[in-house]
Amino acid sequence: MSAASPRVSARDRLLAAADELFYAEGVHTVGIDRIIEHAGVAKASLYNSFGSKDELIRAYLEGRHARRRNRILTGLERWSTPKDKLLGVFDLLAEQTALPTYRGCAFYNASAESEPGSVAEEVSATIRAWTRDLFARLARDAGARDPESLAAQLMILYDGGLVGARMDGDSSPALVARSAAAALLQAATTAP
Amino acid sequence: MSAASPRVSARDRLLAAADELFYAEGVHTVGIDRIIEHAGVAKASLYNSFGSKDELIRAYLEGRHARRRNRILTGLERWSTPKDKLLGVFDLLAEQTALPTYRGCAFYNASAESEPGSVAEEVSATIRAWTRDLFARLARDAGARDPESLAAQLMILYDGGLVGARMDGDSSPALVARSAAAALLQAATTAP
DNA sequence: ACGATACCAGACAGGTCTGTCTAATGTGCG
DNA sequence: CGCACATTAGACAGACCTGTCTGGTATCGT
Repeated sequence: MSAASPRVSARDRLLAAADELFYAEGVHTVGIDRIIEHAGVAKASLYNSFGSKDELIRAYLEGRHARRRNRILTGLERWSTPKDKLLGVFDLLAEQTALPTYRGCAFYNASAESEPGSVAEEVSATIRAWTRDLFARLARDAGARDPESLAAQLMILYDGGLVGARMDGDSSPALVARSAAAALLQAATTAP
Repeated sequence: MSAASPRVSARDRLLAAADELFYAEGVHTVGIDRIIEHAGVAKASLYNSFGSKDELIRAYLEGRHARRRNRILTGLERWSTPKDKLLGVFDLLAEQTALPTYRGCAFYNASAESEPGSVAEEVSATIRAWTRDLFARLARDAGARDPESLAAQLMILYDGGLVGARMDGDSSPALVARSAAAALLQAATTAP
């Protein structure tokens, strides 16, 4: 086994630095030089590992994607009933947006900075489809009359919470979104 | 009267070009040269009129702010009852997001591209405060039990509609937001 | 007609960006 | 040992960026 050469590979250090800087300051604003300096790595290592800045951005976004997915899936184990799980997504959102490092949705931010057809929009479409499916499944389990329709509404609330927390510099939008989700779930499960 | 010299002033042509290019491609991505070329104007005219790119960005965002405000205020005259006016905001949102040129919220996009404390965040805070007040007023007129609380929820829906339409490349999120707003309004006006 | 003012065209400086390339320096493995 | 390979530091090219400056042109009010 080769375990502890430079303690952690240049690739991983680059990814960690990119994650921190890209998220905090934007994928366009942060240059290659800032990243390799922050990672303590040579420029050639970056191009050996990723090939281009664009591919580093893709790796950064895919890492964010995997972590959000994982955070939600494991976080939801806290709750047992379908209704609590559904609202739990918004509790987890509130936890995220309350972090002092929170700067909005990494995928939307990167999309706003990039041209149409960029890797940012590509990865964004993936995570949005996953989130939509998650909400649809939770809505169905919670007994919604029209799960797809409720999922679409929850998607709006989730996006609104993500964005509002960034723009207002405050995590309360996530809790407002939770209260709205509770009201909509109530309306979608009682008799019309 | 001085009416038709170069038909329209260099300043106005610059503003029109900036509005189009900044919105379509981002304030950071689009350079000065692109703008003056698109406006058919000399570089010196830009710096005479605005002083810096940052001030041009401010003028661009303030123009967007004024137009959105105006579009909503005049658009709401279409409806007469408070409830219809409140939901009308989302109808107008659906009209906007259905435009082929729609590329998301100009203020959020510009904020995502800029550093903290930039003019983008400054102007964004202004329009968000105005929107929140608008919703609070409409919620009060519509007889909501707690207008401020409903306004906060509507704000989430509005943000979610703006963002969702951009990310999905489709205007249906605005209509979903409208349906959610109707449900929340219903819940906020009937007896608890 | 004439001066002021607005405007145009474009060179230029000084900086930053991505990406390539040259060498030298470890570091593991047969 | 000796070979292969990952890594490092940094110069360099070529493009693009903002902002300044010069000089020439047109259009206005008077």
